[in-house]
Amino acid sequence: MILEKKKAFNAYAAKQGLRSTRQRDVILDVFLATRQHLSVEELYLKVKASHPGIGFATVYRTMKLLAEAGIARELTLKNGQARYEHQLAGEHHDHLICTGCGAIVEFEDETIEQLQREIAERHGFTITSHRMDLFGLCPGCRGTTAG
Amino acid sequence: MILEKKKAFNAYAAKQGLRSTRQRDVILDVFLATRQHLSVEELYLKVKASHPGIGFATVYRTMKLLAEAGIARELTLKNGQARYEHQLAGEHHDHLICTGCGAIVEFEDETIEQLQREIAERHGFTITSHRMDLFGLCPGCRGTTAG
DNA sequence: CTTGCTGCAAACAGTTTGCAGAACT
DNA sequence: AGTTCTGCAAACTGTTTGCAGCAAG
Repeated sequence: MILEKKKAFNAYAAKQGLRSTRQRDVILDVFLATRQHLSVEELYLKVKASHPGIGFATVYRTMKLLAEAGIARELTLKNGQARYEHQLAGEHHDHLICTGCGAIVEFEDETIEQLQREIAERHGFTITSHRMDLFGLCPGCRGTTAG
Repeated sequence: MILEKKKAFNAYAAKQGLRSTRQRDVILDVFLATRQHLSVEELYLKVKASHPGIGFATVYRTMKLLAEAGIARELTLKNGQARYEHQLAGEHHDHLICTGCGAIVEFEDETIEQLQREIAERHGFTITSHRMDLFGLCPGCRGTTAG
């Protein structure tokens, strides 16, 4: 599936007249190699580990590109920092976010999606995207009396 | 209902040993006098209109206080800017946000709330809060061939 | 060769903070 | 009088941008 994504990006790049560069390859690889929701900084650190020359701005620029290409999805967490997750074509999922340890669990619920569509329709809105985040404590943090 | 809120804040302030100041009164009044979702800057401008002496930082500090007191709710929009809305005790609502004109429509859906609780339970999470935002075009912006 | 991309550092926007003086209790 | 709060400006954080040199096509 990593290859698929790479192809998807190459297709997008070709269509947009973008160049294929070493940096973009590296950043895409690093992004695809992880399953977590990464901040740009985390991404940058991982990239720099193997390719020290790559700069901060390039990571930002490339992640924006991946988002436009439909490969990454940008999340705006509560602290205002952006995080990126994999975007699976056509699919959508939401998040359970543990306020204790920061863990993020993904879930999908077709019934809710359907209700959202109905609500939007009722208000005459044409929905292009949505986000739903449930904040609370995960099983681990609930047990631990972490003060 | 404005009085209720003021009392609620006074109660909170008393409990926390906070002082009642002119600035806090003014900011609370301005906040309660509007039904929109205000950014701190907008709030600051409104406050300054009638009370030019009040500073930016005080508005920030006071809004944080109102959020802690359960009177205001802080929203994190996509651009990372904070906005505040009224928090109605016990109630919760979500948002339809027009990406064209920025309009925010509030809605409530008990079925979705219920489904959210079930999902959380299924994953062993104890939910403390949640947010759901649907982004798209409102009827007005959909009609207008803007762009 | 031409044009887009990169890396750097400086610019930016929104928010927070340190401090001296003012105001509440 | 004691202490919290305020206003200012400077600091900070995350992100974007201008520019000279580099590299892909």
